[in-house]
Amino acid sequence: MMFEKYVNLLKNKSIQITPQRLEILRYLDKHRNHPTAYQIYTDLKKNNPSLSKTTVYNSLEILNKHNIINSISITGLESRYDIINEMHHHFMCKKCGRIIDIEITCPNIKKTLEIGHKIEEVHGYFKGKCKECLEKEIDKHES
Amino acid sequence: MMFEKYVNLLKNKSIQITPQRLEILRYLDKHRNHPTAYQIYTDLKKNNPSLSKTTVYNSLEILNKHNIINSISITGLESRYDIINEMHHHFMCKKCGRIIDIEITCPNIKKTLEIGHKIEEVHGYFKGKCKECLEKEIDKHES
DNA sequence: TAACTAATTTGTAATGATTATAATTTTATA
DNA sequence: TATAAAATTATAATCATTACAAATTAGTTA
Repeated sequence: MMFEKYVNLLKNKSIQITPQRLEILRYLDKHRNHPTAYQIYTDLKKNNPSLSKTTVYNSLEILNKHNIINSISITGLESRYDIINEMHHHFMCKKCGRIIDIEITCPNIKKTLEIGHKIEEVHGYFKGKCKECLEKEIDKHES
Repeated sequence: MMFEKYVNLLKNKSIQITPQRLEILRYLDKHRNHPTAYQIYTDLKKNNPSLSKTTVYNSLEILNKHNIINSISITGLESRYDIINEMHHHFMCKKCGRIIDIEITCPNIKKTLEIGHKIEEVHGYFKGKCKECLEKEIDKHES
């Protein structure tokens, strides 16, 4: 029951169902904060001490290849992961490091198709200072 | 004369002028194929054997911080670099690995400003199969 | 159900990009 | 020219990711 949703996701793409893959999917569904592979690994290891880092990487790769999850490059350091829902963009705060979903779609897709390249993924990200960090700065100046 | 353009770029931002920084800028101006730090390093080392990898990284960082160059995250593996001209997006071919400039601007900037985060950088990238790789595939099927 | 094959998981080691550090050199300034 | 600050260099360390081989698990067939 608990994993039915994720079982179906895998079945639809005829990917073999394993407990590890289901756990990773459930994790990404619950944690929408764009975790790194390492974060997923350490958190899931708590309930499954024999979990291997390699498994996490392998699973993320196969899930990404089948468009069940999204691998996003923003930081330049590591990849972040996202369970796929509607298309959206990301905002990374240079101050606190948070990555925030931005609920807009890209209106450029049509244009880019005309160039002749086949578009399979659309990624957009912004960098700057997030609302919260901006407000903290104002507070400091006022005090 | 040769480096005047780059000297001015640095002067305008009051960044200290060094031969290494000028060479890196000239390299990025000439090579618009989004090279990695390592590519820049090995190519420039040919004419300057004492060049250090750390210098390349340090220079790229300071140039990026002052918005003279752009650091782009697409591959998840490494950062790529771009001398800044007009705003554009990127396309990465999953087959041949090339990163191609896409000459469109992002019409989302206005929208995102309304959310309250301060946008300092706008990045967009697409992934898929490039025109050339697509054509090669067709050729194969026809033969 | 048992036996067999293929796929997955695991643990460890290797790789590759980037960063830290300290000594040396260069540049800017008095 | 002497001095201080900044940049460069070389090396070592770190961190994310990948390669590899052995052990385990899942799927299939008799």
